[in-house]
Amino acid sequence: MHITRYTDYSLRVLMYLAVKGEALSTIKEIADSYQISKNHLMKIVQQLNSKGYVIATRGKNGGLRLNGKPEDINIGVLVRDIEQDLTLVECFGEGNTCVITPACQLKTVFAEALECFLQKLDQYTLADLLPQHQQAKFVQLINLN
Amino acid sequence: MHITRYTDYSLRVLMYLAVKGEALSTIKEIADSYQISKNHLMKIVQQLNSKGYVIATRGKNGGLRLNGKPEDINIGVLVRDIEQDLTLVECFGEGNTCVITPACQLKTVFAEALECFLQKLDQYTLADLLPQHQQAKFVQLINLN
DNA sequence: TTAAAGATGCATGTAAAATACATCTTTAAA
DNA sequence: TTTAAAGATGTATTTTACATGCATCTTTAA
Repeated sequence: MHITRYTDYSLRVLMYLAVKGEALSTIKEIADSYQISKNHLMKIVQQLNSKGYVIATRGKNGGLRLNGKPEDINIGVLVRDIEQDLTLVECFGEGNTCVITPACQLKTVFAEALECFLQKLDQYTLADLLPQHQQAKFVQLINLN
Repeated sequence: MHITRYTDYSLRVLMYLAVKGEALSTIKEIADSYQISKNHLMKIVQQLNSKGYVIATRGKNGGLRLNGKPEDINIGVLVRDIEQDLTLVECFGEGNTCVITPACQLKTVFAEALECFLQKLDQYTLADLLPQHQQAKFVQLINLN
């Protein structure tokens, strides 16, 4: 069971921007800091922008900043929004071929469990991922590499 | 976010055997009923056998039966046991390269959410997946195909 | 002794995800 | 007004986990 890198990287970008505050950060800068693919990050940022999580400014001296305060960005909401495919088991999806589906509670049970998972994430915001007392360390880590 | 077919099929096999009761079922029979790969099922059954969920009898007139009562097979326990890789995000795993891990709460938060997911599954057993009143329907479905 | 069952190891196929590449658009500074 | 630095977008390629196939071995009851 995995979350895609796509969602993982989305969260990392938002954390980066949260620490940066009002200052703009470029995609290249973020990709370099995290040592991950700039190309992949572009797609991610594009989506974060279109969904309103970040504000992207094009052109020279452009860059990214967080849209809103870290305390207002909920992790559960974000994951529901970004993680592309939450079809936990085959019978969740469109192309389900499982013959017993009409007589089986698997779907119900897993749907409940997924909801529990997401509700736990609903209890946290971006601010919780970066406690105040660890922000200095965070800055160190992203500058060192 | 997905559970592997491996785990999905494991659950289906156990449900099949639960309905069959004391009678033995062969892998071929189960694969045919569900219209899934017999080869893949063999691997799955082998693991279910080695982990003690089923009892496999080799040789002529052999087959499979459930080891224990459906009420005693817990879904959460099973998923923890069978689902190969519960590293939800990169920082859960061995080869983690995320530079901010030491200053980041992501791991903690997702670990909590995963635990909620599994604890919800802990509330159900194999018997709950197949309510008594749907067993007749179940039998119909696996024989029709 | 033979046929029907599961066990095992290795090879291959497949689809989703990740990444790369190329080109376009926007914008501020020189 | 041109140029360079930024993001936007679409297509192609690579990678990887997962699923499946195939061949051979072992067990066991008829």
